[in-house]
Amino acid sequence: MNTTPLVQSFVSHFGEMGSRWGINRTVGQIYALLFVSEKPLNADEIAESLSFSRSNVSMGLKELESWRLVKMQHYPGDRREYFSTPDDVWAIFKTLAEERKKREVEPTLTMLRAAMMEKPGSDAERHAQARMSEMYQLIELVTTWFSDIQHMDVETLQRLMRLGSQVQKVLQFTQSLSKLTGRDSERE
Amino acid sequence: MNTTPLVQSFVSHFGEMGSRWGINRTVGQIYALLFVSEKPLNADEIAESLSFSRSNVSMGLKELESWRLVKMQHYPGDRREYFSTPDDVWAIFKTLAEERKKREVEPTLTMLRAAMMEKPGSDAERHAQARMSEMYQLIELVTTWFSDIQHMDVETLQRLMRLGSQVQKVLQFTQSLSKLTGRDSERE
DNA sequence: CTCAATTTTCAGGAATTTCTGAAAGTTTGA
DNA sequence: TCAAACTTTCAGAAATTCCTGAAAATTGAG
Repeated sequence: MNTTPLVQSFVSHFGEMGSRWGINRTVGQIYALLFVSEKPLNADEIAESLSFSRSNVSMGLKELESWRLVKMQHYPGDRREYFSTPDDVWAIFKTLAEERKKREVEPTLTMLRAAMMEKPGSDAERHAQARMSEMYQLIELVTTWFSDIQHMDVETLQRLMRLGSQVQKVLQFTQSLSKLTGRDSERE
Repeated sequence: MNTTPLVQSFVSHFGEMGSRWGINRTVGQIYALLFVSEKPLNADEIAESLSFSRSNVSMGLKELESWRLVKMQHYPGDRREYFSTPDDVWAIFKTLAEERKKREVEPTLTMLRAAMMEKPGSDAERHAQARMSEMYQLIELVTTWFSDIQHMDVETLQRLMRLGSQVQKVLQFTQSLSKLTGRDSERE
């Protein structure tokens, strides 16, 4: 497996950024290689391309599978496993967002919920709980909204995003409409 | 500095989650402690509360300052520096999002832009470039939208978020309006 | 300016994470 | 059922990151 300089720099970048993104170098590089590869690759090809040990590749692929970021397939007459990334970048983005939410925010929400159930034993605790509650409400609102948005179809999502902050005007408009009709389009 | 069990568990959680969030245990714990503290703390108080060395606290605070997540202040007649987190959780959220964008996505966008300028030397490179371009466009759209949204005032932002995916209906409605009037509210 | 109070730097030890090779485990065609 | 082809596991080596204490630097009151 010869990687061109272009692919090489893309792969290295993902390796270096890996630590900032909470994955390791190996995993980042494997993902990058698969992402730009024309065809699915097997573990030996990956190991050779990136000069990693076969076992390291195996562990990296397992990690990527746990993130649901790679697809595995077989070719008839070939017992080896071939890996690739989904074609649709929006689908990838959604998967990534879901997994990050699960790993990086859910545990915190759980902890905060538990902390808020405790009876405060002092002024300091009362204050701490109030702060945690603020944090909880913010995270809850943002993540719920995010997953709402994520379930919209890509077309709509793109339209919404391209609209940018102009959505504000639309919002103001519907608000004045709802005042006229007396109905409120917001939840609750 | 005696920390109550409630604060203790909040602080520990931030320490443990630290690695998933791309910060280290120390930094996570210092931030958590400051976040729930009733009043600003100086470095010695933090070091004692968390049983870290004074120098470790100094480094942690420096890191938090580089993220713009802590405020420093002085009290008259006291030369020590006192640290706290901003009160407004929305402001904190915005700062965090900006910094993460700067550290975790900008470098990738730069790399992708550079890669896309290269002349492809083979079919493999042409394919790789096409993939990078898809990635670029997605990240560019999402981050631009995110920073657009971020600049909206908190009131509007909250209203938008509470609306959730119902924004879809509003969008559809304005789209049919723009068809009637022949004007398009989208950019470009 | 002096000096004590405070903060920062940094070399190197401690802890953690990553990576490898060898061995064990699994799968499937014959 | 066997054995070759392939994948996974895992102990420990290698690399990296974190943390500390000592020393240097900075700050500001007197």
